Amino acid sequence: MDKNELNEEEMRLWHTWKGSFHRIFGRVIKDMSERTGLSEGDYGILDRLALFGNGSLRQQELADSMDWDKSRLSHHLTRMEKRGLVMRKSLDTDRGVLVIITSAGQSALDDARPVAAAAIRKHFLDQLTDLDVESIMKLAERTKARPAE
Amino acid sequence: MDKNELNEEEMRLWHTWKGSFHRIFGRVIKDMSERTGLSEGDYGILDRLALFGNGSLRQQELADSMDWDKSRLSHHLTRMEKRGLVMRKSLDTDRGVLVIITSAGQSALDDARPVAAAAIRKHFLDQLTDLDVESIMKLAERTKARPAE
DNA sequence: ATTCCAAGGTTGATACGTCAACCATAGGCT
DNA sequence: AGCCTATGGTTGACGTATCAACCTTGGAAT
Repeated sequence: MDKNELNEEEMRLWHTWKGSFHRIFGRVIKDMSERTGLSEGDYGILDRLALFGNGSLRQQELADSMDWDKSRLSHHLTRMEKRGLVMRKSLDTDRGVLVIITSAGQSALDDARPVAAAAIRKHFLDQLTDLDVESIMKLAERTKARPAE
Repeated sequence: MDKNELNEEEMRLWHTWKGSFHRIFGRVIKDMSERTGLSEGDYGILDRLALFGNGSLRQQELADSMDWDKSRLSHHLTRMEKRGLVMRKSLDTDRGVLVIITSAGQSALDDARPVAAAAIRKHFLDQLTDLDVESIMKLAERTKARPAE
């Protein structure tokens, strides 16, 4: 078959895959942000600060654990700082910056945990069969490496 | 088990699912946009105008077929119009607007087709097993309906 | 004929993502 | 000492997504 075009079925597969993701992910995110005021990024950051960092992390560590680049994180932290969810404190030992969860951030996180869990369970986990679980885990394994150029 | 928290495995499943999507989708989009100058939205719009609409569509029809709301489409068309990919023409029969692909838009689309196909094939289709295909199609079927509130 | 409403769009504000340019400095090299 | 570079961050610009407010007008209801 011609490598330069997709047939009906291939196209449908691509659109279906995209569609399912957006639908499910969108439901989770909307549920969560409407009920907690936290976006997915907010939640991920607070979660890592609290659990992985025990309250604080260097910005670079945080960026690595989120798999975000430093610019994206910097912008996001600026917004979160404005809302009082985190604080930044420059280290004088080296030129790094320590990101610290505030008490407002901590309680927002505490409130959000059960909501996030419920949303993920309802819209995602509860929809999956064993087949889906197997497919998800194996596909991730298979695609983790960079593709050959 | 407590319905209000997720265990290790459930969390890993969620993160893995999100991660795979972003990784694969990101590769396709980046490949495509770098080589063609068209974003996914641009491509989807031009594709529908050309094939589904035979060159033009009412804005509302276009929005429906993209599954976008009118505001999102309006903003996007404004940007595309500025780049000369489409034109807008108001209908005097009713208060609708006709969106028309320009010749620049048509040739951008023609150039992009094989690139898009190759990117989707390489990063997505070629990574899938029969198991994945089955999972994708069935999950979509299962989650299509609105969730019960 | 008025009134009212829904359809079809636009606009502005704000959040989010990405890219490239920039800045400061700690450490290594010569 | 003087120079270089990698590290760690910030910033501005631009594209994209969402939400709410708004505008216009064709028709329906009374």
